[in-house]
Amino acid sequence: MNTEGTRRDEIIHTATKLFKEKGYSAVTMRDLATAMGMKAASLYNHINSKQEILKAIIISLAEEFTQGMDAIKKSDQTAIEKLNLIVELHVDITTKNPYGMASLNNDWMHLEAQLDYYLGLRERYEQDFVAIIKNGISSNEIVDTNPEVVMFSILSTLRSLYLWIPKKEEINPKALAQNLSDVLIYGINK
Amino acid sequence: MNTEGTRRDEIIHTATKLFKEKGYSAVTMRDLATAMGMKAASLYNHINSKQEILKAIIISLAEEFTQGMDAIKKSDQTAIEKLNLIVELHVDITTKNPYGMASLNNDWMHLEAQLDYYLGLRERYEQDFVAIIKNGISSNEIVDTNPEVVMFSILSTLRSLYLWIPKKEEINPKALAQNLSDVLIYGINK
DNA sequence: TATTCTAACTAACAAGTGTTAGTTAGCAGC
DNA sequence: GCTGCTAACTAACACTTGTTAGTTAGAATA
Repeated sequence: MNTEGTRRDEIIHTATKLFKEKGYSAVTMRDLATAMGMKAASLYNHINSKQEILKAIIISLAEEFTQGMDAIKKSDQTAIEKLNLIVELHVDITTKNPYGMASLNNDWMHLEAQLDYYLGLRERYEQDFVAIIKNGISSNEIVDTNPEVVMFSILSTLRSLYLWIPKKEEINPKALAQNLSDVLIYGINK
Repeated sequence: MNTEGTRRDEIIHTATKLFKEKGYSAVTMRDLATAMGMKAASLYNHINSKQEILKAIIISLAEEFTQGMDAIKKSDQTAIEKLNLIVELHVDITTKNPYGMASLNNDWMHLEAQLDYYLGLRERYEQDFVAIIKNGISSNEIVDTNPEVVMFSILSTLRSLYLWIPKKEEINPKALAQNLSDVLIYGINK
């Protein structure tokens, strides 16, 4: 009964790559079928709709971020250390699935039934993030600037990692996360 | 002889907003016509194709960045000061046309005839950027880390500004640029 | 051997796509 | 009052879209 679900997974995997290159709307079921070496109609033996593929890509990633943030939030760490963990979380997830991150970033607006759910997760994530920064300012760990500018600046970099990680396979995730944390937290001024 | 070109400009302006919300591929000429209060066929009295609209949005912005970078490159400033000017360049252009920046970031792959030209401009921009960072490392102004990580981290933030600026109309461009420069260059550690 | 499951196929549909052709109403300049 | 321009219109085109229905060949199960 499709317990390993290989064929469906292959389709989603192939779709993820195509969506990254052209975006969800520009990829047709015939494009996807050709990339899979089959006819468009045959895809429907494995998936129910194009929408469902997008949902499978985006929602699982969004939930992974939510779980990661929950763990970091609860952990007994300094604010700076929590920021380090957030950087690691993004590097880890993006390294495992860089193409999927493209859809998460650029195609979320084409979620239909799951759009509100996704937006809720995203808002919660950002609220948790900014709360960590505010705590760091209160505890004198972080410089007293606009906390949203700080979050925006860090999160923009982390959200763009998917564009960059595939080009840099020689760098290992731990080293990249450390390098990024240093730049983001301590700046680049000597 | 259409010297002010108002109608065409209005169409491009409206298209820019729609492209930002749904992406180029998901916006139909009928969507655009409805937003303009006319029928799809009527658009063609003013523009030649959907492609042409995308080109008008993206290429002019890309050229503005190129010109800005050329001026900064030639200027007689320290590396850190040049980075400040780059931040200002992005904040200025994005403040003037935040919606267009969405297309520049997300829809450039749907340029057809102009794709190579665009990619050339982008590559040149990034080369100039990384050269400034390398000079700053050589001159001992900038900490000796991977220059591409530094560029990537700054550029990601600047490229994402379009998502953020429209929500923050109370902040003036100069102040935002200063705030961003501080965070990006000096970090957030106290 | 007979049956069911898997995963592909062909053929087709209704709706939507960008775009063209030809028309029309209003207005400016001669 | 005629001419030509602007900017809209209706109608239609050829093609593409996601998706469904029904079929088939081969492998696994009974």
